[in-house]
Amino acid sequence: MPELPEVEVLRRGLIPAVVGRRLGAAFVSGKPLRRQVPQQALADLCGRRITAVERRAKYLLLLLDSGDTLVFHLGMSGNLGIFTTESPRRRHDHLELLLDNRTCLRLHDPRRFGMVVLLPAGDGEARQRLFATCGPEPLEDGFSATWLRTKAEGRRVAVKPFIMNSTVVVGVGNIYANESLFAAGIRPTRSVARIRAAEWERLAEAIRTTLTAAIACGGSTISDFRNAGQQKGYFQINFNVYGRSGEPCPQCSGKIEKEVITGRASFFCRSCQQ
DNA sequence: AGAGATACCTGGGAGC
DNA sequence: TGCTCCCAGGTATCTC
Repeated sequence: MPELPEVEVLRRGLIPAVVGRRLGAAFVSGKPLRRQVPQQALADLCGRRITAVERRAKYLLLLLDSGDTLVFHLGMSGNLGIFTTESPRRRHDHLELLLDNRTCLRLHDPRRFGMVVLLPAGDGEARQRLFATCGPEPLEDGFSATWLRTKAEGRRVAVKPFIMNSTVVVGVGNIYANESLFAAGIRPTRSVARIRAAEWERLAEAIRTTLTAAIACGGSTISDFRNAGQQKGYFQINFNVYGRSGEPCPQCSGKIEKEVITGRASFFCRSCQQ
């Protein structure tokens, strides 16, 4: 379940493996992901060199020397990994891009909620369209308590779906929303209309520190996340509330509760989070 | 316009 | 053991 930390960990792992490499042939499974994989466009990239790996929100961007950008979204079960060309493809490998050193980049995505898009060189509009609704990056300037407070003005939605809304801030999925709200001491069901200035400060800070800590741990591996070298992350051992309903709160030993908020499992401690 | 539900998809675990 | 059911999650799209 790649959220921002997992995508960032993947990005950092991919850099030494792919930057400077030339693309070779592309294999496409043909199974549709959230959008159809652009098979012909990928074939046309043969011979192009990868110049950089960037991230915007939960999107991973491979920049090419042609000016084209290959964009990946991992959806809920997607993963990109580097493999030798000899290693057999697995079920659910939907895209394989050969590199010029007998390795390949494979997109593995059992649930097929992922996405592969090619942004052609010079088509700034396509890029604009793809990221048009994205809010600020939580680990960059532009994201702050003031920003959150401003976005919340006139709204009454519960704070948890609010911070998971990518027009508010990108990269915060269900796991890190739960953990950030615990760190900030705010109950996930609380309406954004009832959050005070000092609490917005705590929440903005909690989101930053939670995501940063998760990146430092190599992300969270619940069932299937692996970095580019197929290693697991270990931030999940630091979860305070996510997936821990019925267990004691690490702060007060009260019981962690679970409640579904707008269709998403939410975990909190009733006494530590008001 | 905001809020919430729904659709997309598969594997894994629970329960019978 | 083998079946069915439910759940997980990100985002686009819908309905109210």
